[in-house]
Formats: sequence, C-alpha cells, structure tokens
Amino acid sequence: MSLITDMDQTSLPCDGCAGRQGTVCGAFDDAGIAALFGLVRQQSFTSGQWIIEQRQPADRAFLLSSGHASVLRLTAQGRRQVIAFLFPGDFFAFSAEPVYQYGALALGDVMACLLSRRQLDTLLDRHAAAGNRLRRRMARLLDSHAELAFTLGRKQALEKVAAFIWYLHFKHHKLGHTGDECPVPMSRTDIADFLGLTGESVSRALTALRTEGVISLPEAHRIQVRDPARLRQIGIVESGLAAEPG
Amino acid sequence: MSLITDMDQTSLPCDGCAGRQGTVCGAFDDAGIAALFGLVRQQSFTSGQWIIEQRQPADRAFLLSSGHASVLRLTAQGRRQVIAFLFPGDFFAFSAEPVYQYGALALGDVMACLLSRRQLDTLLDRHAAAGNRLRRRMARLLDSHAELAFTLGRKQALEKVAAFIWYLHFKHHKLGHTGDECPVPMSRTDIADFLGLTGESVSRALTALRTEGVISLPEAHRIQVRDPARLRQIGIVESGLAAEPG
DNA sequence: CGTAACATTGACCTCCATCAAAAAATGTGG
DNA sequence: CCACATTTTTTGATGGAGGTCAATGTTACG
Repeated sequence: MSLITDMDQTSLPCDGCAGRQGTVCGAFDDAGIAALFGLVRQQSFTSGQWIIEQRQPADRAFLLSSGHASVLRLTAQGRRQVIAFLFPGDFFAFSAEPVYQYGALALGDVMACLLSRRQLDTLLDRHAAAGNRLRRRMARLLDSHAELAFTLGRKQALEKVAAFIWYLHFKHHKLGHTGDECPVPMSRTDIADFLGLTGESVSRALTALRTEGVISLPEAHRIQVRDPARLRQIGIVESGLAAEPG
Repeated sequence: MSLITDMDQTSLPCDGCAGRQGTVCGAFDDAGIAALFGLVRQQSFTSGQWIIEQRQPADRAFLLSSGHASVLRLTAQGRRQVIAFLFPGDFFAFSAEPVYQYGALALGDVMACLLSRRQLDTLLDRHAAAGNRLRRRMARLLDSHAELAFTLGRKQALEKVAAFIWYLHFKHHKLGHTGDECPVPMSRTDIADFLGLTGESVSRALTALRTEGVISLPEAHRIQVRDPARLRQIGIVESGLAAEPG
C-alpha cells in the first residue's frame, strides 16, 4: 500500500503550497521543507476524480492541502475496501510495491500538492532528521492500522460505527476545530467500505445511536455527539492516546 | 502498535545472536550490525509465555531467532485480535505509544534476542543507511496491513482461510523451505483471532477445502497444498509480489 | 497410559447482507 | 427561487453466513 500519515500540528503554514493555511510537513526539518516546496506542483480535483490511480506506477506522492480523500482498493470482482480517509494536511506516499495497489479518490473538491517519489526519496536521504521523524510517523500509522484490524475483526456493526464517529471527531478537533458537531465528508457507502459493512447497516447503526440519544443528525452529512463517554464506550475505543482509525 | 517486520533474506547469519542460523538484520549496514550485536541479550521462552506484555512500557524490541510468536491485542472484555504472526528472523519494535498496546506471545519454544528501544534508536540515528532501509521495510509492512484490512473487511470465511494458508506457504518458502507441505505453528483459535472468525469456522473452512481437494491435512498442524492455483483463486490473493498476510 | 487441551462435527440462532421501496438530499435548468 | 430528475439515505422484509452452544473425536503431554 502506501504511507498515509497526518503530519504534525506543530509545524508550518503551507501557503507556498496550498494557497491556504494548513498545518503540515511535520516530518521535515527546515532545510527539508525549503527543498520540498521547490519541487511541489499543485493540482485541483473534483469529486470522484482519482488523485492516484490503482495499478499505476508508484512514483507519485501527494500532500492534501484542502478537502478530503479516501484511499481504497478495488478488486476485479468489484469489492471495495477503504484503507484510510485523508484530511487536510495528510500525506500519501511510500508504497513498497512498484505499482500502487490502492488508489486515492477525491471526496468533493480537493487541492493537492503532488511530488515525485524520486525527489522525495532524495530529499529524505539528504536530511536524516526528516527520515527519523518520518519513521516515528510511520510507527504511529502502523499503530492505527492495528487499531483498524481490531475494529474490522472483532467489533460488531454498532460498535464499528460508534468508533468511526469517535475517530471523525478526533480528527476534527486535531485539525483545530471545536464543538461537538462535525461534518461527515464521505458517503455512507464509503464508511461501509471502510468498516467492512454495507451502507444500509451503517445507516441503521446511525439511527440506533440517534434513538439512544448518543448522537444527533442535523443533516445527513453532519453529526453531533451528545454523549461522548457513551459513544466511546460503545465503540470500544481504549487506547488513551492514538485513537486514530477506531 | 509496533513494527513487526521480516528482515531480508540477503543478509547475515545470526550466530552471535541466536546460536543457530537465521537470516536476519537486513535493515542494518555492517557497522550497524556490529553495534547491534554488542547490545543484544538472548532469552528463551516456552509456549504461552509473553515475550512482550501488553500495557507495559514500550522500551523493548526483539528479534525472533527461532520458533514462532503471535502479536495480539486483548481487550478488557476479553476480545482477542491477532495482528501478526512472527517467524524466525522477524523483528518486533517501534510502537509510537509510550506503552505497548499489543503483546507478543510465544507459540511453542522460542529464542529471542532482546534489546532496548533506546539503544536501537541511537543506533538508527547514527547509521542513516539503516534508517532508510528500515523505512522501506516499514512501507512494506504497511502494504501488508492494508492487505489484512481487505481480508478482514471484505472476504468471507472460506476466502479468509484460503488466503491464510497461501500466506503460510509463502512464508515457508521465503524461509528457504521447499515442497507443498508446511507446518501450522498456531492453534485454530489463533488463526480465527487473526482472521476475525471463530475456531469452529476455521475448522469448517479447512474441511471444506479438504473435501474440495484443494488441500490435505495429514495432521492437524500440517497442511499440504494440492491445488495452489485454486487456493490462490479462492483466497483472492491478487498482489503478485507482496502477498504478506493474505 | 490416562488426562487435559484442542479439533471437528452437529444443531440452532443471531446479526448482518440482500433485495425492495419510500423518503430525503443534491443538483440542474428554467 | 422553484420544479423536476437523479442520487443518496433511510426504512422494511427476508434469507444466509457465520456465531454460539454442545457433543464427539483427536492430539499432546505428564
């Protein structure tokens, strides 16, 4: 697959890259960032467009400046598995394969900074600190993948959906927003393909949580958390810290 | 979680470490290996012993010299999810968390080379090449985790078990063995907890594959593949190369 | 050899997928 | 801004894959 990582909150605005602020590029030291922005070329995508296409040479990486994307695999028989959702500031790169086994699909309007993998590799070779920080980032990503494995393997539908809402809100706050309400940038089917369910089951789970008073749904693509403690309990979100993809 | 990676086949015998040959430590350059073996202390474990315990400080790493282990998470309610199986030469390290969210359990007799994470980090900081190779290794591990996500989310029981057998044989050959028969070092329950099934379902799937003539089971912990093409087809193992955990 | 742990097989039931229809949201042109 | 067409979401009815519980057969080990 590929590295999909969210970069630090700590670091720099990304004007040179995105034209709007984003907190990104945490894995690179200052020289690295300077070099990086020299290489970057920006591109916009609309809903349903592939930013990276599955089965194409794994020679491109990108940084999501604005909007959202899903990383997914599509089999010959038409089965879909979403591996991750990307938020502004998230990074996609580093398949070990010569060809991407997964594609990245724009959910709505997207701005992305594309760069070649070769350039990125060179950059990383030159800046040891960047490589080390990236290694730590990848370790965190591995943690989150294990979390996903647990969710897929050992939770039932309601628990999966509860954990997912927890994850959505975690991301929302991590991106600097406040409040108990957050947007849902992906479709029910996308959520289902992430959690190993059907769209109908996702919908049913949402209504169940709404009926129980745990959440409310002012609109289909907006969720308000009314009882965070119970949501977390239902979702079996244990890991105190890195509650990435629950 | 943690990095669990199998090291290169290319590299060195591990006598200084394991007392018996193993092809390991591929991520380190020569100076790195020399330094590494200075730090190593070896330990043996018996079936059912924890090599690394969940919820303990994530300050230890280890290299499996001989035997097998499972990496698993155990929740308060007693749900079990196996994240990976470790084979001789595999490496376990690098949780991003301060405390391991997963434990490593010996399957039968095990010899492991334990080293402290701090020492390993220092080592990696000093040897840039080792860090880079490790990064590539982690990318491959991420690929395999995505493969696991697909298996857990979008395959049915028979397909999961077929893919698992494929994975077992892949590992077996990668470790230098030949032939269509290979040992199964883990229990049915372990397999079930890896694939998101129950032991009974694994058992049923195995008999189904046996009845179909795809495999045979000379003993419970030994599987012979009679029809590799069909096994692969049933297991939906697509990725030509990195067919890690199917 | 005997006992305990594990694996297989069977009967039953639950949760979720599937199929289908109604309701809501989204987009488009007038 | 509104009417209409299309897509998405919700809700309902039904069936099946796999979980659960229980009994039997097998393997591993003291």
